[in-house]
Amino acid sequence: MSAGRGRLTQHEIARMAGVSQTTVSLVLNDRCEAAWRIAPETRERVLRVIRETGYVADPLARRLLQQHNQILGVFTYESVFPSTSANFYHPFLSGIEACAESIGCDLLLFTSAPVSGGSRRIFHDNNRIRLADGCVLLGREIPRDELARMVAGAMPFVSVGRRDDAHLPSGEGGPVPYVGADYAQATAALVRRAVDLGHRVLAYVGVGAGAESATDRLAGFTAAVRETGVDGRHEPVGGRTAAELLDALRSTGVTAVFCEELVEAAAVAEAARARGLSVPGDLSLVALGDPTRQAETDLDFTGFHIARREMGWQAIEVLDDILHGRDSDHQRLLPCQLVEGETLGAPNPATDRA
Amino acid sequence: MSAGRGRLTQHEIARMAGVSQTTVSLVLNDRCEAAWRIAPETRERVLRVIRETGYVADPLARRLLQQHNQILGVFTYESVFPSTSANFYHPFLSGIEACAESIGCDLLLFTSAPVSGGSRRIFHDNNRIRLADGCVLLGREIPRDELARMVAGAMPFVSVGRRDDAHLPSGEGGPVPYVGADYAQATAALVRRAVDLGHRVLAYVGVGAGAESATDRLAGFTAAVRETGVDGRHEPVGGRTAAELLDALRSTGVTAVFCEELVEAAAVAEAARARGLSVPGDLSLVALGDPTRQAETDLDFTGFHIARREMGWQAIEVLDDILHGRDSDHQRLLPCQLVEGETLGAPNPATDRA
DNA sequence: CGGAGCCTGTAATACGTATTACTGGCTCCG
DNA sequence: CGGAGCCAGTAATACGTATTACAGGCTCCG
Repeated sequence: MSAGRGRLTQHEIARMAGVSQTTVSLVLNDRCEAAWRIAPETRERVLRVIRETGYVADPLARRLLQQHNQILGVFTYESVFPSTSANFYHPFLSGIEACAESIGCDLLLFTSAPVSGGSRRIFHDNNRIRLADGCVLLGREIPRDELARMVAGAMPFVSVGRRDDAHLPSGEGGPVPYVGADYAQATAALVRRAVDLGHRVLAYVGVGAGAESATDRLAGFTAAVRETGVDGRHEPVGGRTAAELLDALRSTGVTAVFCEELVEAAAVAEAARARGLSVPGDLSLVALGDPTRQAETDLDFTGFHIARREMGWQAIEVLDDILHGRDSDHQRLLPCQLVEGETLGAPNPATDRA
Repeated sequence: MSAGRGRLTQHEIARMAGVSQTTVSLVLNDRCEAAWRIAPETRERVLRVIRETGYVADPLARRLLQQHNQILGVFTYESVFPSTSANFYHPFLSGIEACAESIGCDLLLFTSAPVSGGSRRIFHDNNRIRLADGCVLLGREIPRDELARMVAGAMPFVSVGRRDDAHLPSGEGGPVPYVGADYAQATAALVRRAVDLGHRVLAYVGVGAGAESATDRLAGFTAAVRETGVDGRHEPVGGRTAAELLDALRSTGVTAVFCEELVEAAAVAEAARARGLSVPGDLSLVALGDPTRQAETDLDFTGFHIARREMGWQAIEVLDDILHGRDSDHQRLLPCQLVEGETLGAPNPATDRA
């Protein structure tokens, strides 16, 4: 429709209806609230032509003048539709789509953003982010410079997942809006449960740095350990094999291991099985959240689920609030749902003191 | 980059560099190939200001002028991201996304289209289809009136899945462009294989009407049956239970059943098990294609896969060809990949003549 | 000397829409 | 009768960029 000369414009509609372009614009935008109305019969005539032709205002021209397209951008730092169908990001997108539908917006996937250095970049030579009214950012980790430019620029946006703004130039556009999962609370709750069950030496396995989802988990672990007064240590994965890691943990009397990701939990479980240790009999294992990377395991890990669909939905809600100047809560942490599982139990008194 | 009043425009850059807006535009677009060049020192001065300010041309104004916006629409007759993550449409979208990325286009998901009568409609009161340069249609069945309007209108489009155009007003815009799966060939190949194995009485179970994917399967079945000279019958599912259906089939000597969808194949298999019949010992079963509806079954059905990801990719390819006036093949049927499975075997001579 | 041709650059315009300012015609009422 | 006020609508303009047409100044050559 955009190509060729016979393009459908307001002028064309106006010609067909025998009115002026201005009239078409007025009818389209339905400014009845103004004191001056278009005569009902003229209005009807214009509307009929519009219906017959299926005319829609060009969003670009519209956007050039004022600032809303009913288009919300979705920027993912990975492929939106990865080849593996059971995908971590899918529920987020499901929520995003549903909410967008409910508020009558279309979604623009920035598939034109080229991949450089392993991930997409928003700000490349010919970035098209401004096609959208606002946008949602989705990804485990968002480069700080990109986030800084988003905050500095005037493009309204919401991040799915909490983002630190400590490193951003302050006063440059306020805090970073996000809808995240309360990893800290959920992790702390699991630590408390472990302590209640009798565990006294706990370990956090994972980098605990970089992405906010990692730092939050470690922060929750650390806070709960301090609060309950037990021994809690942070074991980086390092270059070690799971077996080496397991041995290091056991030699220091650790009875409950909190793994940052499911893959790590699965690896430790496998190593434990190889050592003839039972889970949770000899060792308790907790997997902190839904897997971002798929892992082969048949264990029903104790841990928590994050409300991914709900996060996607609320991200759009917040974006809509921002776009309409509504002053709702623009930084939200949603509670995680604890998963009972069967890998967290009471410590074995025999091995405990070994 | 920043909107509002202090917006950075070519005019502003021009003012700073002491030249005209035109010059800035010329420098930006680097039209050296034209016979008339900007003086190198002027050019440098402009470039320096651009570098200093970090100016980027507004893509909207640019597109407004160039008459196309590198946006391809995706219209799905169901939710794009359904709640079940393992989803039939996912591979199509994966291919669509990958190809869009390769040609530098963004994707617009028409989530604003309201659902009426169980499925979305393209042409509703405030349809926004023209936001895109062209669009891809995705769905098991596309209402004929919608298809007719697409063909009649000037919006370039490609259907994922073959669409009949016999009912369309002819000469109104040529045939319907599509990228489909060659259900007929795949079904015929399976019929031939069954005949080679010794089957002489075959049945097609399913509606075999409505969606083109259904009619094509039945057509392939019918053609191969005629070609091989065996007995082939079409058994509509009707209101019967799977058990009743099974009995009806067996009473007429059918030894191989070709099911339109996996759900039907699974139901017949379950009924056969209940009757104490073995598959494929007493009855051969073929499932014609990937499941559009999920079915509970642990059987490894003989059948075929359709190249969903490839279909998505090629649909975008064809759309791109159309948009650029390239005269490639706009109606494509991709071969299906046969799946050996274990539900098609030689007929049992004992039960055969029973 | 005059005008053709080049060199460097600018003014004007177009894209499609939304808004502002305005107009011609009518009614109403002092 | 005249002007205030309304009605129904239109002309003009602005948004930011790309392109076209053109303009001044210079050189060169017949």
